[in-house]
Amino acid sequence: MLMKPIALLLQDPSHPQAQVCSACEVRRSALFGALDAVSLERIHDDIAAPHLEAGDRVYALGQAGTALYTVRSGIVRFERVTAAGERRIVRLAGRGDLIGLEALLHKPYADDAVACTPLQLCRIPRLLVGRLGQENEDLLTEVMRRWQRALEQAEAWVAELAAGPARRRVLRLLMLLEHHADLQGLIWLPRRDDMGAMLNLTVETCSRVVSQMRREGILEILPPSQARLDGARLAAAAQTQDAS
Amino acid sequence: MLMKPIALLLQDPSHPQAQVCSACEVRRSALFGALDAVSLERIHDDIAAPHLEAGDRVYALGQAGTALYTVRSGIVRFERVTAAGERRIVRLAGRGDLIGLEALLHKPYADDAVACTPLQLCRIPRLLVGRLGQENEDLLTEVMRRWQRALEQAEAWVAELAAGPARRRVLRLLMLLEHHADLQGLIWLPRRDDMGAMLNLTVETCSRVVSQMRREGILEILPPSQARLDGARLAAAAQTQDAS
DNA sequence: CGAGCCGTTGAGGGGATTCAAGCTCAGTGG
DNA sequence: CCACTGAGCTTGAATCCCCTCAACGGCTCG
Repeated sequence: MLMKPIALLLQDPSHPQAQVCSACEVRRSALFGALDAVSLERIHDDIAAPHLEAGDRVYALGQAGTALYTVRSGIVRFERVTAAGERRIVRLAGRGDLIGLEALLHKPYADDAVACTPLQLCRIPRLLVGRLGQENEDLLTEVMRRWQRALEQAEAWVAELAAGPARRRVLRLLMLLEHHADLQGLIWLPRRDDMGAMLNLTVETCSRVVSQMRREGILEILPPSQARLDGARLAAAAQTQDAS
Repeated sequence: MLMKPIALLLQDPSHPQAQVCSACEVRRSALFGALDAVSLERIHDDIAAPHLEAGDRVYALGQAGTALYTVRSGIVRFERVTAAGERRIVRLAGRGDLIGLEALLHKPYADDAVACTPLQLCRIPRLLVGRLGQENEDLLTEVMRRWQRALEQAEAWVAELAAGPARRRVLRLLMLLEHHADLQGLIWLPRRDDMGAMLNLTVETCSRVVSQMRREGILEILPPSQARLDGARLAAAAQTQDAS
C-alpha cells in the first residue's frame, strides 16, 4: 500500500485529531515527539483533548486510571491529604509534562490532580501506549524520561520549597512559577491557601510575605490569580536571602 | 544446544555469580525477579556485589552513571545541597530497592547516594539492562514500577516528613524506619544531624524530641545508631499527635 | 444590599532556633 | 592506667519567627 505524504496525511480531514497533533505546540517536547508521522497517524482517533477550568479535577487519588495526560497548556497541581488530615500540594506539572504515569502500571492514581489554571490536555489511553511501546523502543525511553523528570521535581520540592524561612520559600516558589510563565510573561499566582499547602505555611504568613514583596516591587499582582515578576529584583532578593 | 537443569546451572562453579543471584534473598522483589533462569544465567558475569560501610558514598551527584544498584541489605539516603547551601536528605532506599535509575537514560545522577548502614549492593551495568530490555518486556515494566515507587516515596516525604510539629515529624520518620527494621527488630536510628537534614529541624530539636520519646518508652536507644521501637506506644503517640 | 469568599493587617502566644555549656564515650598517647 | 581530645549528644535560657486568633476591606453574586 502506498503511503501518503506526511503533509497531506496530517491535513486529512478524515483524521480530525491529526491536525490537532501536527499543530500541537508541545509536540517536540511531548510524549509522541518520539513517534514518526506514520505511527502518529494511527493514534489520532484514540486521543481526546479535554479542556478544564481552574479548580477542576483531572483525576482522583485511588481512581483506577486508564489514561495518562499530556499538559498542552496550563498548570496542574498534585495534592494529597496527610495522615494528620491536612491538605498538601506535593508537585506541579506544566506545559509539556506527562501526568498520571502510574496508569501504565495498572495502578490507581497516587494523588489528586487538579487544574490550577485553565487547562488543555491530551488524554492518552493506557492501552495505546502499551501497543505502541511494543513496536517503538524510543517511546518507552521517553516515558521513562518523564518518570525521572517527575522524580527530580519531587526531590527538588523537598529540598527547596519545604525548608527555610517563609520568605525564602515564597521566593523559590515564584522562581519555579516563573518557568511556567505565559507568552505575556505573566505567571500564575496561587491563592494564599494553596501557597500554604505547597510551602507548609499558613494563609496569613503567605499573605504577609507576598504583600511585602509587592511593596518591594518584586511582583505586581494582576487579578485574577496572575502576577508579573520583576526578574532582576526577584533574583536579587533570592541572592540576599540565601546569603544569610 | 541442550540446556542444563536450572538447579545445576545455578550451582555451576563456572558461574560464581550464579550462586549469589540464586541465593539472593531479595530476588523475588528485585529487578531480575522478572527474569527466568535462562536469562539469569547470562547476566552473572556482569554483576558485581560491592560492600560498603556506613558513610561511604554509592555515587555522587552529577557523576555520569554507567550502572544502577539493587540494595540487598542496608539503607541508602539521597542527599543534595540546596540553593541556600544546606544539606537536605530527600529520600531513603532500603532492601529490594533499585537506585540510580537515571543511569539508564544516560543522565548524571541526580543526588548523592550515601550508605546509612553497612550496605550490600548489586551493581548492574546500564548496558546490561538495555540489552535485556529489548528481549524482555517484563523487565522494562519492572523498571518503570521502580520509578513510580521512588516517585511515590518522594511525594510521601513531602507530605508526611516535611510538615507539622517536630514531634510528629520524628514519629513519622520512626514509622518509616520501622519498615526497614532488621531481623532482630532493630531499626537504624540516624544521627541527630542527619535527622535534622531529613526533617528540616536543628540538631538540638531532634535531640530533645528523641530524648523525650526515650523517656516515654517509645524507643530504646542501642548504640551504635540503632534502636528498638515499642510499636504500640509509637502508634499511640502518632494517633495522639494527629488528633491535635 | 447582605452573604460569603478571599486577601490583608494587627496583637499576642508558642514552638523551634540560637547560643552556650556540660555530658558521654571511643580513640590516643604518655 | 589515665589524662587528653574530639565528635556526637543532651540540656538550659533567651530570642525570634511563624502560628493563632481576631477584625476589617474589597469583591462577586444571589
